This record gives sequence, C-alpha cells and structure tokens, in this order.
Amino acid sequence: MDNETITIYDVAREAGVSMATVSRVINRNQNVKEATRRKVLEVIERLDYRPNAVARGLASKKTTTVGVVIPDISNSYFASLARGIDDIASMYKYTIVIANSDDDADKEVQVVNTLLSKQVDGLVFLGHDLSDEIRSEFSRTRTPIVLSGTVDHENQLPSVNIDYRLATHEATVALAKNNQRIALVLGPMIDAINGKDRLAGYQEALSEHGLSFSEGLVFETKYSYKDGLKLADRVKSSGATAAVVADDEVAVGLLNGLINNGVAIPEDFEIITANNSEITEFTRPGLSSIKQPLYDLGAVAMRLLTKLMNKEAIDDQHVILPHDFVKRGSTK
Amino acid sequence: MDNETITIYDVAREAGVSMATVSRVINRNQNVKEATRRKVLEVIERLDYRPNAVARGLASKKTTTVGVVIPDISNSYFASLARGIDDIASMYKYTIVIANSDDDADKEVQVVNTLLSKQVDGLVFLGHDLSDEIRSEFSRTRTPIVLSGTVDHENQLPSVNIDYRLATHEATVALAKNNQRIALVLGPMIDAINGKDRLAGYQEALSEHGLSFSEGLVFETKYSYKDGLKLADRVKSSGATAAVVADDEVAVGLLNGLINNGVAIPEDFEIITANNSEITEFTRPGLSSIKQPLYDLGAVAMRLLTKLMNKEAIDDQHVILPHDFVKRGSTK
DNA sequence: TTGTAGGCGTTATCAT
DNA sequence: ATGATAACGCCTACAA
Repeated sequence: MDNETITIYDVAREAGVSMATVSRVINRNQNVKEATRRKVLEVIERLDYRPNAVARGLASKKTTTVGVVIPDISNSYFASLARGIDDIASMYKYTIVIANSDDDADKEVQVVNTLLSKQVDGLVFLGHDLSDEIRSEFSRTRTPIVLSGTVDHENQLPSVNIDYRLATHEATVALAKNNQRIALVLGPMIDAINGKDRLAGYQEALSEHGLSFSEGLVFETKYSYKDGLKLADRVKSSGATAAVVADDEVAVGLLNGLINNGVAIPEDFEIITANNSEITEFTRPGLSSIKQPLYDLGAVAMRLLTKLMNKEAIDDQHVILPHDFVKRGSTK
Repeated sequence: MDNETITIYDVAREAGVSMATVSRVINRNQNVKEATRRKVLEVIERLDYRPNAVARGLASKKTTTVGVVIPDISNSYFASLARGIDDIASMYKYTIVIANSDDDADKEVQVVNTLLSKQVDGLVFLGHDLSDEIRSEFSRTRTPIVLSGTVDHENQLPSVNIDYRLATHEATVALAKNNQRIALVLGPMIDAINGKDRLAGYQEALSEHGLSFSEGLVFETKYSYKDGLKLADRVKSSGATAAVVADDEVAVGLLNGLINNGVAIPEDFEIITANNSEITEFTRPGLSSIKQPLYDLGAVAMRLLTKLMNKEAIDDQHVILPHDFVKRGSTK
C-alpha cells in the first residue's frame, strides 16, 4: 500500500541539508547554525517526522529503556514499587518494559533473557527469591542491574531494601507483650533470603522474650488475598493468638478470615502486617503495619540504576532505607 | 575493556556456515538440514549467543512489543486490566511496554509518541477520556490501536468495553427501591465519554422512577482512596442516602469516610461501586458492585490487537462484554 | 539446502 | 558548521 515511512533522509532533502545535520539538530548538538537548525525543525514539524528509536538504538547501542521484572503487577506492594520506579525512570527519560515473573524461577530467567535481548540499558529486579539460575544469568551480562525489595545474600548485586530482620524483630517484640504464641506468615519460598531474614528476626525476638520457637507457627503461603483467607483456619487451630504477616493482601485475607470465624480483632488475635500499602486502611479494624517506604524502594533503586547506566561513581551499592511502624486497630 | 558482543557472524564462522543459515535456524525456517541446524544450535549454546532484538526490529520492521498506556498502574482497576493484557501478550510472545499517563491529556500524547517512536507493533490504550489531541495522534499512525475500558464516542477505534450506561442504570434502579436521593460519583473528567454514558444511565433510571435529577448529587473526583475519604462529608451533606460510585478505591474511601462520621452502612446509606476488584471484599461491610470482567477487558483487547497486528479479518471492532452485579453488605 | 548482497534508519568518525 | 561514509546486527530476496 502506502510506504509513507518518512526518514531522516526525507527531512534532509526537504531542508536542503545533509542527514548528518538533521541528526545533529535532533540530538541537540551545538554545532549547528541557528538558521539551519530552525529550517530543519520546521521541516521536521511539517513532515511530522518522528525519529525511529529502534534504528537509534542499533546505531548508538543505547535504547533508553529499562526492564522491570515483577512477580505480580496486580499486587499492591509491587504496584507501589513500580510507581516509584516509573516516576524516576520517566524523570530521566527512560521508558519502562515491565515483565511479570509470577514468582516462578523459570519464568524469571526467561523474561530476563528477552529483556536483555531487547537491549535494555538496565534492569530492576523485584522478587522474593534470587535463585541460582537467575544469579548466574545476571553474572554474565554487563547490563547494570539493581534489586529492589529483594535481598541478595551474596551481596553481589546493587540493591535497595529495608532491614527485614530488624523490622520483623520489632514487630514480633510488639506482639510478645500480650502473646505467648505468635505466628509468622511468610511468602511462597521460605528459603528466600528475604524470608530467611524475617525468620531470623522473628526467632531472635522470641528467644529474647523467653518464648520457644515452633515450626507449627510458621506458615508459608502465596501472596494473595484468597490464600490469606484460606490460612485463617490453620492459623487459628495452631493456637496462635497473634501473627506477623509478610504481605498485606495475605494479612487482609487472614484478618477477614478470622473475623468470619468469629474471632475478635484485636481482643482475641493481633495482626501486624509488613508493607503498609493503602489496603491496610481499607479494613475494619485497620491493620497495624511495618511501614516500608514502598515508593522510595522503587524510586531509589531506579535512581541508583541511572547512575550505574551512566557509569557514575556510587558510594554504596547496598542501600538500606529506614522503616517505621504504624499502629492501627489490629493490635492492642 | 572487553568488546565481547557476539553476533550472528561469530556463530556463523564458528559453525562453518553462512550467517543466513544461522538466521534461518533462529527463525525456525524449515529450509535447513537437520545436521547443520544441530551444529548451529550447539554453537549458539556454547557461545551463549543471544539475538539482538533491536537489530531484528530494524531489519524486519517488527519489534514484537506492544505499548500499553495506563492512567495509574497502582490503581487496582487498571492493575487488573494490565494483568489480562500481559497474560495474553506473553501468550502471543509479545513484550509489553507500560507507560503511565496520569490521566493527563498532555502526558498521554507524549507517551503515545515515545511508544510509537519505539516502533511498537501495537497499542492498548486505557483511559477515561479520549481527548481530541490523542484521537488525532491515533488517526495519523498506521499502528493498530485498541481501547480497553475506554469508550470512543466517534466509534472509530476498536475497543473492548462493558455497557456502562446499562450497568449504571441497573445500579441506580437497585438503589431507587429504598432511596429518594441517590448520588453519582464520577471520575476526574465528567465529560469523558465513559462518564457521559454513566451519567445517562443514571438519569434514565432516575426519571423512570420519578426521581428528579439534581446537579448537586453528581460528584467529580480523582480516582483514589484519599479522594474518596474527602468526599464523604460533601456527599453526606448533600442529603443523599445512597451512591453509585465509578471507582472502587473511591468507593472504599467514601465507605470508610462515612463510617468514620458515624453513618451506618447500609442502614443509613447504601453504596454500589463499579469494578468489583478485589478490594471490594476487603472492607466491612463488603461493597456491592457492578461486576466488570476486568481481566477479560484487558485480555480480549490484547487478543483483538494481535489479530489487528496480524492483519487478520475481524468481525466486530467494538466488543461489549457482559457485566453482572454482586451483592455485598453495602446495600440492603 | 545454503550463500551473497543489499537494505533497515540512525549515529559517529573523518574530512572539508 | 556541514557533508560523506562507514558501521550497528540482522532479515530477506535472489542466486547458486
């Protein structure tokens, strides 16, 4: 049909200059006389010319695109991080390619590979776990990578996190005031470093308060509302009277599940959740929560990545952001 | 440093064939002898060769990438749509580039332009409004575009929606049984077609039930929990005893705001919200809701887009998905 | 079945 | 300040 693809050549011809000059005005190169610059811009406008980013990417080896690997974009925790990432990215003129990993190690490897094949300038990786396969994948690419909300126990990769061990410790301590049997609800992969940190903080707090650790009080679940609901029975029959939960949606499910079973919150059961995402305010009672700087977790990671991509010197590859605690109705 | 970029030439040399042959095995072209195919694959594996998608994109004029324009990825409604889009996209081997538009017409135009410059093969557009600027932008590109959850009153662009007019009509009728003064809470741009449809359905229902329309009962707000909270006072003092709300997060805010003011739900005030996203179950009482097939709205749009990109014949450019109603505690 | 050569639309390096 | 002219890494007729 119509082959109306208009290129830099068309602009050059129409403006009576060489394509090199057109390229210069597009790239804001100073070495262009103001007069010719104006003319070129006029032609660009008139022809509705739009530079082909793919061709630029091939020639310059830069795509101004960063990949973001996310377990589940519809989870409020990750959505908040994504927002922080996106804002900073667009501030620095980067476009974002988002890829869902579904918390699946194989899919993580796969999406990372397609992202790399698309020549992204950098990568932000969000996940719970950092599997060996993905680590090896990361190790053999020169593309800068930053972890956000994902701990790397080998401490090889740049990362932005909070101190999960400490935060979980504090939450457990808070519950230990009124409870003897405190449950810990973790994500799908307890072995995940993130989970290990939380478990460690939990256990420390228990022993400091003379409480014994029992595996029957540690629960593993997928990160979703439904799974939280389902968990209510099991948690209840474990004899626990309080719980520290690693994910807000799970916590909401647990809360509503317990209430459905006639459990009074916080009188009969106390809950502290982990992310302080907006949904902690939706419930009745509201959910007391560790307060993570979600947006910042993403934003700082992205900022760090821009420095890496720009080969700037960076003081610390491992950023720990401060956390806080917000008391709501789910604790006494 | 190390210029270890390995290309199709390296593979060709190492395998003792021409680059064309390598290209063929990469692209699963049948015209390759099984033996040479194996050898090439072996070399690809050994060299850890990864095709450069940017170069492929330039040469083939296809990027296997689709752009998705979203007002706010952290809003649960859009997050659900995004999930549907992403699933179908990856099923068809497309990668997704997400761009936040913040519900801002200028930014919409801007992100659409950068998406087009990146040579996406197609575009899924989510928004409330379809501004004239964006429409003109769309009209002068040959890149296929599908609207999802976004009505185009000119009916030019392919789209996937529910019947907002009818759904709002039904919701209003349901409330008219017990209420004389029913509020309607719409998004940031009432003029948005989407909003117009809802308004029409609302007004029809009112008149059918002999209720008079009052502008004082129509509220305009941004789509967020906080704005819903803020709205509670105004809605209360308008004398309304029920409300149809166009966004779940706003509805949750309104609900909690009213409860905070001592209003009993549903005894003193009934609420019906619009999206039936997961958060409608988080609240106490739960929110009765129009039930939109959120995931499908995205999934079907993406599927439609694949057909368009593939130049397949399509029966109907304007898909209307069925909706439903879910009764929860916020209505009598 | 396999190889050769000419693009794809820019950037970037030299000259001029 | 401007213009040729190679790359960039791959696809794709066209030949062989």
